[in-house]
Amino acid sequence: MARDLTTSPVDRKKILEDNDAIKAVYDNLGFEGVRFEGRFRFTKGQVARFYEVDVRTIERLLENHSQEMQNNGYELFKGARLRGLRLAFLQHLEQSHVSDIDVGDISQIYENELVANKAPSLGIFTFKSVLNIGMLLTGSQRAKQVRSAILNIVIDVMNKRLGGSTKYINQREEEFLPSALREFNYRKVFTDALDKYIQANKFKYAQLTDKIYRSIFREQSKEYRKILCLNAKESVRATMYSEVLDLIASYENGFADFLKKKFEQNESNPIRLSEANLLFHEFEQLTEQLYEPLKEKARVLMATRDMAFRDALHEKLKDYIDTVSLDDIDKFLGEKSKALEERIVENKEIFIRLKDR
DNA sequence: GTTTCGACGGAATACGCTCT
DNA sequence: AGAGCGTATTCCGTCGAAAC
Repeated sequence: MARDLTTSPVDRKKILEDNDAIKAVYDNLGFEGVRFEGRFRFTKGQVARFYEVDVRTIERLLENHSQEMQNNGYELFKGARLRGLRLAFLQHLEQSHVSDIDVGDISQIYENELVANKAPSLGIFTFKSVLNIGMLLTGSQRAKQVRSAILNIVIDVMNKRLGGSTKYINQREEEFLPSALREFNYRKVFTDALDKYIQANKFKYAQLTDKIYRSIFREQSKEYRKILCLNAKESVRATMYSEVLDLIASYENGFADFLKKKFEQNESNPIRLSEANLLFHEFEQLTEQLYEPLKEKARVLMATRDMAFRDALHEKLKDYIDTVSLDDIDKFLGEKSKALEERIVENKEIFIRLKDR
């Protein structure tokens, strides 16, 4: 089941504890609070208006998640502390009168909430707790926007922390190495089949490989290179996600077997490349229903991840772009994500076994 | 059927006015 | 000046309505 910020306390906590990310979100969101005791503060009313929900809705979230809210800085202000806060709001208001164009709007908010009223106590949010509310509101359109902004910024911050280059971010996932190894083996089966059953032709590998790519994600290797800015020496497959590699392996293995059968039916005469191309279409149609769900999944993952992590747009897959999932953020940027070198060290025994074969 | 939302109203509290 | 009272306002529990 897909994880969701509105239902996962652990994920909310993880994001809210990332201070760099929170700061970046604050700079981007344009929801300004007033500094008091070193933190930005917001009244409950401001928060409700910001998310375009009823104050009571906010209050219910406060009831149901009181511990979480308090941990993130929500407090009930009263007495001297409330007076101090009022003063800070007032000062902020005066300052913004000098510089801000949109004064009417702002002053209205402060007059209603704090300056003119005599509230004995006020529920006051910090920026973290404001975001926390945003992560919990399920109905509010605004909250959805905020969640997606949060995720984008979190991705950005984590990316920078990893050093910026996302070309091989696909390799940081736990599944990449096993998938790459599997695919490597099936690639061998595939090229062996092309060697054995198709007449000699120096284009045969490239042409049929491109056909597989086109069938799965609609791009030829040349286009793919261009989108990911790969130079001639860089391997296309080294940049592919495990799900895509698995699918390629299935195609390679399946088509190798298909070729073999056709070859045998043909009384073991080598097949011409042009014929092999036609055979691929036949294979594609035969397996279409079988692969469709997997292709759909691979396209969504590839388009979505490349957009989020690599800033790369696959024009032909743009209808497949979705919002990147929390699981993906974890896989590629989280604690479990690792550079390939570390994975290889961890999986040393596998390589030793491979070598022995 | 369950979850989410919003209205209502009582309890609590601080401010300001008046009276002593 | 200080006590006492009324007023304004928020907090929060409850309940019914709406949305999913």
